[in-house]
Amino acid sequence: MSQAFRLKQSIEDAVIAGEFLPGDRLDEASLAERFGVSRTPIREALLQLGAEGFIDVRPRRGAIVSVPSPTRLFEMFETMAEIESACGRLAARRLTPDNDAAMEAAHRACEIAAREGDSEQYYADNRNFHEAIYRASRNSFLADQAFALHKRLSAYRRIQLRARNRLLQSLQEHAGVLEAIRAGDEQLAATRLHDHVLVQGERFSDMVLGLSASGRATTAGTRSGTK
Amino acid sequence: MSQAFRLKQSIEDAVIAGEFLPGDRLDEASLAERFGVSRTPIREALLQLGAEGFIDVRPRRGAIVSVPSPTRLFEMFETMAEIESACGRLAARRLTPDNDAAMEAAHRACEIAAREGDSEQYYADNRNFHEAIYRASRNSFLADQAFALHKRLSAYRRIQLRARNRLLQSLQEHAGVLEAIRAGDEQLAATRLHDHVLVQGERFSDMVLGLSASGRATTAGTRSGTK
DNA sequence: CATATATGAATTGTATGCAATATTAGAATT
DNA sequence: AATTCTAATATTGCATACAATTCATATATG
Repeated sequence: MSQAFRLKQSIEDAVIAGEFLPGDRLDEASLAERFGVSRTPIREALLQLGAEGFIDVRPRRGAIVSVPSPTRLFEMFETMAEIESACGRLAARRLTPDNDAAMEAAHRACEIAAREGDSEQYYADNRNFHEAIYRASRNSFLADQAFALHKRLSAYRRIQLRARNRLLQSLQEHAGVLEAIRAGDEQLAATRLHDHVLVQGERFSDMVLGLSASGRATTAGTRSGTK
Repeated sequence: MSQAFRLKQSIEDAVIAGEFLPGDRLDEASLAERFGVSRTPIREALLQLGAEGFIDVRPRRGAIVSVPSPTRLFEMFETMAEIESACGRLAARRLTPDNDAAMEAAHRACEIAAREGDSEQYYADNRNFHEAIYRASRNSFLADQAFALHKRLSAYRRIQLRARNRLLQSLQEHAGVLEAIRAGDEQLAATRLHDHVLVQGERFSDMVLGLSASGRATTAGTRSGTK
């Protein structure tokens, strides 16, 4: 496969891993040197990431890691909540044994991680659980949208799972979601997933606001919207 | 602004206008000649459109206008239905006089176009109506997602509005949606919008299937999935 | 006649160079 | 000292050149 696609993945990974923080510049020359290629494929990768909303590419002014305002971030979580609840609704309607088993397995893994208080592991297993629900919607397009948004929010979700009791609460919410999907109760599945996702957004927004209010504001959150 | 961004818009417009049909190749050389630029900004525009899912960019094999399979198309409409109903639900919850007025104006315009049987005009006004609902959700991120998907589906929606009675039915459905939003009935608004959008998808899928069955199959719809 | 293979043409992928614009630092003026 | 203007510097945008791969055509082979 072409370099530009590999680079796109590498840069995205670096951003997700937190190597580049929101607000950091992604200048073409240094990325080109880092990966040992010319600016051309770097540019192409950056433009693609920009089109996906992952980073902010401002004409003639270079690319930076997006810095969503608290408002924007809340909007993103709210949208995630709506999309996830749609997945849950469809999953409840269309559940197959395969998808059921996949969700069950992911849930079990979450359970173990939560019991051990391993938030890093829970973060990974939680992702699998949610992805299992996306797939269970049996609408691959919707699932793709959900994946994409989940990735964009991962940086913010991770911070949020640090608290141990949040881990256990999250697990309980998962159980409730699973129950509703299995019962074929579309409405309940949708509501529970919606709340499960949105509570994260609310908590995170509060946290960001709290931070900037207490004076320990980072560059994130203090700037105006991304547009 | 840079050329690549203008070109991205131009190419997108050309696709939406139906100048390039699903399956058509978008080769860099001829586009470069057409717009009087080198291949570089064309490539950049195509890659961005590819990242947005608007076209299909296959490494080393060039770009083509996406050819969603009937299944994929149905999934896209179903996703659109879910996103629109989310917009409607939020709009019902948060409606402001400004947004109400905007929806009302767009609805009136649709009414005139429908009375005159001008499907081309209705197509444009219909778009405004739906966009007014997206904005009324007061979640700009969700609205952006809705805009983007609406654009991707526009080629398929247009064909569908040709039938005159469908115009009038669409208008009536709009009225019902508006009523529910104004009443603040989130559930009803969501359901009505969902059905309004999904019926288009179902009709279109039927049409595509009918076409390919009757032997008058175009390139669209007969190929396997986009991936 | 159908299939496989090889050769040439066309197309995409990357590197490099230069032009255009933005950013920064410094000098001049108030 | 602060502000505005100017010049130097750095960075992005685009064009061109070449390399790598795919696609098309024709030829050979069973």
